[in-house]
Amino acid sequence: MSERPGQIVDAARTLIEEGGSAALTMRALGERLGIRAPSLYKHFPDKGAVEAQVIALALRELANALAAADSLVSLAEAYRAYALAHPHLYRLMSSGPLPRHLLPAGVEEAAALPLVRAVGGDPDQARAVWAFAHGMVILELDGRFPPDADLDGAWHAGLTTFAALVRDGGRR
Amino acid sequence: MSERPGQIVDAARTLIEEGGSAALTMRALGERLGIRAPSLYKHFPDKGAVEAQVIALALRELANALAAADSLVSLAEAYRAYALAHPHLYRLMSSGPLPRHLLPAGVEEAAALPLVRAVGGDPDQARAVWAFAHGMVILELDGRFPPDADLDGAWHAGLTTFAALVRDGGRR
DNA sequence: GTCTATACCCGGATAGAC
DNA sequence: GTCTATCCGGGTATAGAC
Repeated sequence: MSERPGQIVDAARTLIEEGGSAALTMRALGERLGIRAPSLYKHFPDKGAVEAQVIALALRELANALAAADSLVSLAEAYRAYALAHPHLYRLMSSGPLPRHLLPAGVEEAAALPLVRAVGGDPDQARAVWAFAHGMVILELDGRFPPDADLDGAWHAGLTTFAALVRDGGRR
Repeated sequence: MSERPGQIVDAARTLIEEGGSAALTMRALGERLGIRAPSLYKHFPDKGAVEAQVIALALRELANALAAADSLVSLAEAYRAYALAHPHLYRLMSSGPLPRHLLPAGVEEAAALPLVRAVGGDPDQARAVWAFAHGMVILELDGRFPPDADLDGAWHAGLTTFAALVRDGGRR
């Protein structure tokens, strides 16, 4: 009963989660669905459209994972946990240009909202905290920190300072 | 008088700066040097070896650009300036796994040193500041911030907090 | 909406002559 | 150390039959 487009996006998501963005090819996607690659073009105009739907799905999922957080620290924990649980998906949604014209309206904003609220609405602070969190996560995923690095310590060092900033209302 | 390997790495660097990592192909590289792609394999075992040398070169260049900075703020300015001046090169050296076994010893550490010194030697703080700076830069390069975002403001918001952390010796 | 066949382009890399 | 010829693999996408 499920619709073909939905099945295709789900299969694409699985391919990416298993093997990274490069694993999403029209041939592999068709194979996983038991059809031939050319048939996919009856449902999506091109590969980019499929990929964009996976990104939209991931952004919604992330927004959902962040919704329950009620503090900067718990927000950061949820953010990191999602990224570590879905490394390839996180990379896809957070790296390179966003195909905004292919995304449903509001998806990007919804993913950003929890953070903006957590810092009290200041856009500069929200962007700074976002950059910190993204940097920590992507450097961890890319294996850029030394193997013995205490990442909890680094997160703590960053978060306590940002928390102080928020507490002071940005006046320092 | 210049050596072939050096010429090859320089040409590879130029290709990447002009067209991103994807523009570095053995064929394009040969063409730029006026030789055929197969000839390159007399000088390098494979493409990865060429790429690694470009990364090493970029890391040394970055380390050099940061050496003069004498404060957290000036360090951040130099870091951002280098990334914006060489976006593709910065992406290459900062994203994805580092081919450490192909890099000359000490190159990675040399690039990190100015930051470690600037925060007074605390590794957690250094990693937190690095994550913030990398996040700011890569999100800017990827066009992830709104076009009208005040990035100077976001940098300032982050840097002042980190500066306070450093000033307090990490006790907050 | 699925198929087969295929066009088209691109990549890394090797063999062997000179 | 350069060349030509070539292998081998992979990708997106289209045409046209069913």
